[in-house]
Amino acid sequence: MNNLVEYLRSFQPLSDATAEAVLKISRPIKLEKHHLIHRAGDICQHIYLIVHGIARVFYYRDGKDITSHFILERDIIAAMDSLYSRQPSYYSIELLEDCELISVSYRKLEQLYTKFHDLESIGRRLAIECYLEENERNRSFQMYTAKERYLQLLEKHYDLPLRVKLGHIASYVGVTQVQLSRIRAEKVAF
Amino acid sequence: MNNLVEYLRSFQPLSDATAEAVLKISRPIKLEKHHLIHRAGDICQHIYLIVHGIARVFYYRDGKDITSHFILERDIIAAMDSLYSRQPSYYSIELLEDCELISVSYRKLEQLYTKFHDLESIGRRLAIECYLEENERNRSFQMYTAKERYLQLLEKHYDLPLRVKLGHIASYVGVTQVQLSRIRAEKVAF
DNA sequence: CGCCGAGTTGAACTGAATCAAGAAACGTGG
DNA sequence: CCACGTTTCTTGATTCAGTTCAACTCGGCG
Repeated sequence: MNNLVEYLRSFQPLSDATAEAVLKISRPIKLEKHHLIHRAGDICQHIYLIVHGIARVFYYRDGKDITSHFILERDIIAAMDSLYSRQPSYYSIELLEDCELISVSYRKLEQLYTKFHDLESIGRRLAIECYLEENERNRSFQMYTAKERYLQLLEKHYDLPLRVKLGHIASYVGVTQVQLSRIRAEKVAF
Repeated sequence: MNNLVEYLRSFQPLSDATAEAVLKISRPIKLEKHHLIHRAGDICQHIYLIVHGIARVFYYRDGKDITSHFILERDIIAAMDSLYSRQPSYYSIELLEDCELISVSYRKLEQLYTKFHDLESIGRRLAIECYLEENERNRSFQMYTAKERYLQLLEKHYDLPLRVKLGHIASYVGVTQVQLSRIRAEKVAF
């Protein structure tokens, strides 16, 4: 999974002509830890596939930095709210490790959508995935406690606490860093 | 806005051939207050456009009934989580008034997606709208207090408290009915 | 060797949930 | 059309989970 075409094909088949057109608008880039690939207030213009590394989406509330998503390798990042609404984003995106990315202009991608039906079909699938993910996050806040969210996060990405700061995870699961520290103290490992 | 084609055309143009095909799979129906048009655990098979009336999406947590969405006339309802994931839904949908609806089989709609590129493009747009709505709901829980969410809900639908029970609104904004009653006591009207 | 950021731990505080009781609105049948 | 019972809404008192503030530990690094 080191190029965007492979990623897209994991959803649905893609004709060679479409694949070639997508490849033509893909740009591999390397950026280092702490780089902000998107700033709140800007309109998102690019989608990135993470080939290697990790990033987080975050925003500020009352001066406090709240993480809303972690994105790991083999997944795509963008300020989706802005990408889809064409309005300034509420979120910023920060790389938490040195990263290898593949960058695509969303404007160019949309042009390909109108040209290639098979690509637009995948585009629909991508939007659906975004919805489902956002819905799951909503549900996890509605139906589970912070502790349960933390444990579920560990199940998915057991190594996350080793790669990112506790404070980022705490705001992601919806408590203070102090409280998450207490939650961790309750259980044996991690 | 009394048919689905008009609704879809509010997003993007639709060729007459596509419109006709959509019309052919639309069924107008009338159902009365308290009818459950979808039950949690079932896989969602239909999308409904509300021509007249109001509905809510809800689920149970610890035996308590929590409303996650209100849907008013001129908007579409479905158990989106299940519709898109093809898994059993976490939500039920209840009509809160006698309703006129237009019903469409999602299976048939998907068949039309592959046949008509212009429809699939709108389908992508619909999924994006679902994402944006879900994202906004997430943000409102993250960034605002229950009181603020209540006031924002009033701004959008000033007559909602006259049409639905306080308890439903309370669970929607994320507090108990008792607490929402106190919130309302703080302000002048409604 | 001492500083600094990250994490842990303790104590006090606070906002919302819960429990409980009363008031108002609603509708159903006589 | 009224009377009664049920449901909905309000209000008060208590309780509790999580925040805040603050002190302390630990480990890496200049």
